[in-house]
Amino acid sequence: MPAPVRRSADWIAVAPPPSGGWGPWLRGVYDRLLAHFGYQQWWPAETAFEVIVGAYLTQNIAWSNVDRAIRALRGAGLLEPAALHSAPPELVETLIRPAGYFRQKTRRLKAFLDHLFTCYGGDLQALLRRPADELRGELLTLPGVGPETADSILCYAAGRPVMVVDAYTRRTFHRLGAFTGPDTPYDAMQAFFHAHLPRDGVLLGDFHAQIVALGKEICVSRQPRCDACPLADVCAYPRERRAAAGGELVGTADRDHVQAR
DNA sequence: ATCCTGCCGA
DNA sequence: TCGGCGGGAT
Repeated sequence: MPAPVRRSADWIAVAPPPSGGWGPWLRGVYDRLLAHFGYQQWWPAETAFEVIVGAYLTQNIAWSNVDRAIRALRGAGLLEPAALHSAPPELVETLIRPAGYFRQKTRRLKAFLDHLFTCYGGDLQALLRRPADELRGELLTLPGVGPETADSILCYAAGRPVMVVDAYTRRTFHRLGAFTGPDTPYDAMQAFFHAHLPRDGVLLGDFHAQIVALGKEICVSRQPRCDACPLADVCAYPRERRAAAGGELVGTADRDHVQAR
């Protein structure tokens, strides 16, 4: 078995490819997910601004809670840049309270709107039209926007062909055997998908959604339901568990005991 | 008690 | 690297 490819600076935390390469393998993974879960209406939003607000609010929060906050903002007529920009912070805090971290998130939304009105006169489309790499860098300078939030905005608000990766992606693809470690950095994971999939925004956006569906229902952190998993035939994890348990699918494999990052 | 479509500051 | 942010669902 060849040694995993790891280089110091921009190390590629990717295992040796299966026969046929990662591209066809990844397509196979997506096709299985799509057949199992169906196309995901992943980001229920009517406007780009609504996507952006949701991207801030959903950080570390179940979407059901975000949905309450979004509906409250809509009911107050604040789901629009100028209105939210001029709304008193105390009101915003009250409305988004169900989404948790409501003081932090109010400050961060205000910071985004300050930037939007200072640099773009409040013209959201002008911001979203910028070249993808420049837009990403600009978003990352804003407080409360890390790589996942920035890429969610790029993909689901700006419609760019960008793969959003997250904790689900890290867990599942480490179990599948694609990443050599559970600590694979965000940018390395994203580069893996970008390198081996077509730059198609609909495909990448739905792939992320499929991964989340799998991570919530089947590839959960403890006691994953490998018996019901549509990826079991291309996954290293059930084989490892079976080997570790001497034939039975019980307990957990070594993969689970390393801290993710 | 734990988890949830993270990020930041110390 | 770790704790804080914080409410709602299970």
